[in-house]
Amino acid sequence: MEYKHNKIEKKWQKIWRKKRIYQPDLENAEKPFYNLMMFPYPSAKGLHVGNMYAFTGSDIYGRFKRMQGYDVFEPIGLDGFGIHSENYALKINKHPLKLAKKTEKYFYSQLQATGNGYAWENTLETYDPDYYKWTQWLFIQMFKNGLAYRQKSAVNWCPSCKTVLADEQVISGKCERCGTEVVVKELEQWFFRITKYAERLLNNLDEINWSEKVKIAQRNWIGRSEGVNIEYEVVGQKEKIVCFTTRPETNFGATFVVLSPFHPLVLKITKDNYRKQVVEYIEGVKKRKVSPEETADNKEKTGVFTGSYCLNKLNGKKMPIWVSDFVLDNVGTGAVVGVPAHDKRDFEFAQKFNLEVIRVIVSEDGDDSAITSIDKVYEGHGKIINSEFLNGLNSREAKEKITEFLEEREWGKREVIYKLRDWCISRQRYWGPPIPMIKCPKCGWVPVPEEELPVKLPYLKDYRPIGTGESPLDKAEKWLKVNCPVCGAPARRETDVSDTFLDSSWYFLRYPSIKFKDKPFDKRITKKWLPVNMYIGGAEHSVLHLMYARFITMVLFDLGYIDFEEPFTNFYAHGLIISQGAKMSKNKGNVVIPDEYIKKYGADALRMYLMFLGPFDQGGDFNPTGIIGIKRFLNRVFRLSLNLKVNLHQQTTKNLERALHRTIKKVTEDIENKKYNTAIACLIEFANLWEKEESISLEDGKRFIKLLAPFAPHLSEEIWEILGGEFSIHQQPWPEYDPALVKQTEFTIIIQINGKLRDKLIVSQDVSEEEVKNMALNRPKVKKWLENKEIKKVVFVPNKLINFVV
RNA sequence: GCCGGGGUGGAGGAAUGGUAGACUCGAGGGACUUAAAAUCCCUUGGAUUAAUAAUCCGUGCGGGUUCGAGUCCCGCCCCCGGCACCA
Repeated sequence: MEYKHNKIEKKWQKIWRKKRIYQPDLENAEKPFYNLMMFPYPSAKGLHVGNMYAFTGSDIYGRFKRMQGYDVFEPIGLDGFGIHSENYALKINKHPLKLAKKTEKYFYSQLQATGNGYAWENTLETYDPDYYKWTQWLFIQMFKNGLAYRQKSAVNWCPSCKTVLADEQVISGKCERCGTEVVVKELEQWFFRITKYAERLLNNLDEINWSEKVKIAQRNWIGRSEGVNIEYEVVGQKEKIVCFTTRPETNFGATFVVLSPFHPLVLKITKDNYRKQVVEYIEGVKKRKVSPEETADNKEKTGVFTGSYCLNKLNGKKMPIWVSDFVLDNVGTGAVVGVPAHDKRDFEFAQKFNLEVIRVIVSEDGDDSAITSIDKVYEGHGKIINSEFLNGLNSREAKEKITEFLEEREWGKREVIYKLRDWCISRQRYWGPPIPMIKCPKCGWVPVPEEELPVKLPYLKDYRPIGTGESPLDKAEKWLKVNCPVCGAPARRETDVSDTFLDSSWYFLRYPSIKFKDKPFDKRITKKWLPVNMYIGGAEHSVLHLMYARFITMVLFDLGYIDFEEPFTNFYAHGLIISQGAKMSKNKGNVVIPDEYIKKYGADALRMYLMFLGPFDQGGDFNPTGIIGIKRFLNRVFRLSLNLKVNLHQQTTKNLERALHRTIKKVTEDIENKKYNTAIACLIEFANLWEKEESISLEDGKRFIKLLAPFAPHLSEEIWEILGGEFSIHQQPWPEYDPALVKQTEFTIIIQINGKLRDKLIVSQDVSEEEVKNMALNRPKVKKWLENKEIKKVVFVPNKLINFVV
């Protein structure tokens, strides 16, 4: 018999919502548990099974916590602003505002249909003025506290999206959104000073319970390195060039200095007869695209000599000063000292331009011969040679010694640098919150007074990006003309909008405080519910969203708005569902939407099937053939429950009772560890045994249904009702197991001979080694194998195995 | 190149250093049925074999540690994800 999933699921979704069982009392909850799923940026095509996979995994955890007695708050919303949505609007030629409304409706109805236990009264959308009012407020706080600044800089520009991209949005030289090659463009932009928080963002990682994988990704992104800024005098001039190096101990092997083409001293120190070539080289670099091939290792080095030399005071050596684009303007000091023997890039450069190579480190192999090819370049540590007072030292000790030496003479200074760059906030697009700033010809940049927020995004019929570096809002003449809030003079609004990542950097603070219209978040409510207890989301956000959210949280802490520095106590990265071996994308046409499967098999079956696919942190390839297995299981449970209802006076067999308690233990532990696939396997195993043993008591039957509840919320609620349980199963206490019943009473002892399985024994608990040995030696199979052999050793593991070594 | 994560039957996947392949799909066979669907039962890593007897081989490859290795160590190969001239 099959249960009618469509009917049952709709019925309970309606009742749950009406009875508000997933709506915690935000003011008075006693055991608050904030269970948060990263909110989606909706594609207009709606939710695909990849989204549903992630949401289901989060929902199971939330339901489990609820049954464990927590007041679980599980909100949902839409990250609807941004290039993603806007590009789609452009493509189908529909205004993003209208599109958003449509998307919103569809998305929420899909989410409803999955049966997740969301707090539907606390939804938010980033394009809602009620929300972005506070995103703008946040910007103003940043500005007021010196954390937002404007700067002209070479930025990543996507010629197709016609906007600036953050470093994080450039993937191997291509635009994250559309895959177009990114070019460099000089524009004046708003930046957030995230680099000021680099050290804290790094150190705090030790305090939070995130997977090591994500922490490592963040550490690498922050990219802290310790080194020395060494000052080199330019021979015959008063200029000094400062080079940052993490390997000062190799400085006796330095043979040249290279400046970035954008280094401020380039033209100053260039000799007249070299000027023409240097200028030409720099112009050439400016025009070039940042294509993936060129940024990669295999790119051939280019460069030009300036005619000048630096003095290495350590050994009095004159080092030629070159200019090359392999030295990046924004790393370290924009100038590098070349040690070709111990740096592959330096070696390539030296080789190309015939510069001297001096070995100063010998590796463990003891080879101290000259370095003549790229594969002889040694970048590791070892014994120092050719370096006067450093000779014989290990390079690690030498680094400390030379650093002190340089500092004493004021030739150099310890320095820590980071890979992390300030966060470029400006986007020359339409579909985002207008940056709430006004430019006054007299007062300069002035924030919009907070009481005038939100600065509403005007309705623009033509919202297409212009591509000149100006935002489409530049055309909203009426809107952009304002009077300066300070002096009253005619002024102009900032016409750029802010980055989508700003919208999502603080949304978790808004959810519990959604009803407050006069503040971004209520202090008391925030204290009660935050930081987020369990945050589940995609690993692809390891360095983007998660870093920004941490940064904004730290800033709000520093400004006294909140009393915690880290927004997410636990973060768990779920895996990715792929389809036909590839990431789901519209281009590939392999996007699977859940609707048809929900219709055919039910949300419960699809939920469980997705979770059964494999470990939650690993994702998997969606192949719908297996879903039938879960459907069969659910039907079986339904059937067994109806039988139980007909005959309520059954007794649980001893065998089944033990299995039940083992199942409770296993499922409890597995959900806690998000090992949903094995939890489900265990539930199936139990149902199979139940069917075999036939007899179970009502109480035990109900216990089992509770275990099923987080996975199949609708069916378990239906069965719960049939079995006379009190509404709702999702508010019942999670079952406990009896440790005595979990304990095994019979053990299979493996008999091994030389580690190979030869026979098995079934014994009761804690049989002594002597007894097991005697039993084993009496087995015919064992006798056969031990014939004419001398037992040299016996390994005995109680309740597990005995191994005879012969 | 660097940093993560992987590699186990026909497929998805299980296995605190101790019976490799739980559970599910698929496949084969059977029961029920006029028939089909649904359901249930049996078989299902490979080889030798009449055999559900027995033995051998099997967790990407090559070594090692151990009474015992899918699991630990060393050296490789391949796949996926992220970063990428970061000094």
